Amino acid sequence: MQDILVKDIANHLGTEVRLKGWVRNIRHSGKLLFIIFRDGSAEVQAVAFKPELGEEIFEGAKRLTLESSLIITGIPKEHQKKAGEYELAVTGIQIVQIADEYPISKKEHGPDFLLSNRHLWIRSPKQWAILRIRHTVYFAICEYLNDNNFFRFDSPILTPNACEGTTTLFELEYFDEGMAYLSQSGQLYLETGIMSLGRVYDFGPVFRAERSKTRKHLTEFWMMDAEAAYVEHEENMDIQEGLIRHVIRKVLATCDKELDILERDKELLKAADAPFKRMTHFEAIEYLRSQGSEIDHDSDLGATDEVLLTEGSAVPVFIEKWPKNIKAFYMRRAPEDENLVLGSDLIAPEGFGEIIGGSERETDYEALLARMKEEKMDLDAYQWFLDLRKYGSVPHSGFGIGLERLVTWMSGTHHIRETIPFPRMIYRIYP
RNA sequence: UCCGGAAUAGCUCAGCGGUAGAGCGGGUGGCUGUUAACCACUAGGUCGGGGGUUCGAAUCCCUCUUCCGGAGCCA
Repeated sequence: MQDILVKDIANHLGTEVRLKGWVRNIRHSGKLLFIIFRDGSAEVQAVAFKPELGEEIFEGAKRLTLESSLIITGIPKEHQKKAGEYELAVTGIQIVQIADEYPISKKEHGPDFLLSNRHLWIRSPKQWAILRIRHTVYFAICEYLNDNNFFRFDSPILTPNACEGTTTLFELEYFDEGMAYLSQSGQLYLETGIMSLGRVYDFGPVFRAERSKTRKHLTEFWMMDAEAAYVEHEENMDIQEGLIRHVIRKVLATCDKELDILERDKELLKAADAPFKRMTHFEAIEYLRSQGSEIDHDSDLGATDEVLLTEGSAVPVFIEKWPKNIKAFYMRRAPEDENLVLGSDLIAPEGFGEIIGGSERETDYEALLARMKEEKMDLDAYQWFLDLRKYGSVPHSGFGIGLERLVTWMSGTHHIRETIPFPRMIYRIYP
């Protein structure tokens, strides 16, 4: 007998097969018993009829509890009540383990309880769907970059110094070398990679010790940083746009069922796959002020500003050319105004907020040095970074995507904590 | 860190000064097509901790703890 996955059940109608998985739900009414069976790939209703199955197997099956593990044999056939779906006529059941009373019931639960039971919660249909979309988004990003001549270049997670600022780092003792820090971005290391490989990206966990407490923040999240030699500001945004649109198309093409489970509005995703809007920070502030905001031209955008800027827009919006004093030291000054830098933030529609931060980088040694002095950075610690501007400096640009932010948008999830298997937040380190 | 809110059965919640409740989940029984199945019975509580007011506190007051939502910071 052939072992198959539930997702392939339509290819085996009428022939006995074997499936290995778990009980999602079980119902019985005298001589008839229904098991909602899942195996990771999909779910199917298995139907057991006592007169056909025999007393012993049937009574054994009635002992099954929620999330019990079992190996089931049966004959796939069309669902008697739902057109276009399939069910399994059970011929045999091998119980692997009878599960204890399962903590996650079929009714509603609060977030604290679910997060404390995250190791079990991930089995629930919506979490299953989100994790599969995460997988799809992750590989879609890599696929686009690989197809556009980027090479994977993993930056270190343990670092001797801050990338930007020093207030947001987790620190630890590093043997006899003093303090080391968990990386909050691989970007500076990535800039070294382009001089070797031309275009590079990293993808891994980064850490921010900020005491953030919102639905958009995690203390540990996965970031993809990309960096490309001889790419300037405009092309940098073109690459970002191409990448995001590739991800949208990939998710729509391969995660149809997952999006249905999550009740995600697919039309909104389809509409976002069109040319992105671009506006300067100056234009954004002017617009916000015209809408009644009292924000001034030297300010960063707040959460409500981001929502306002994308309201009514089907596509993401780039905000570019920022005042230099509210952006990072390494961004290149705009040629037309030395108080502006060639940075861009990409804001997702539907209120999902910033998903990418990017910029063209400063290439001039003296200009970079001056900015680092202004920021009172430890120049000795960054000599390697300054060296890049001495040995074959070229125009270059890069950007960073927060994987979970992108998954939150794609899946239409309310809170970012559901888009990573084990979220790390200010008040949450278990499980 | 700041501003709000919450804590009552395993879970989700109601009760808001006068004998501790419901639904789900658990247990027992019933049912040949169930869809968060249904029906009957049943077990299950230091009302977050401490202090106070009161004849009487889950309920009012103070305090602590924990968590949730939002802001700032950012992806």
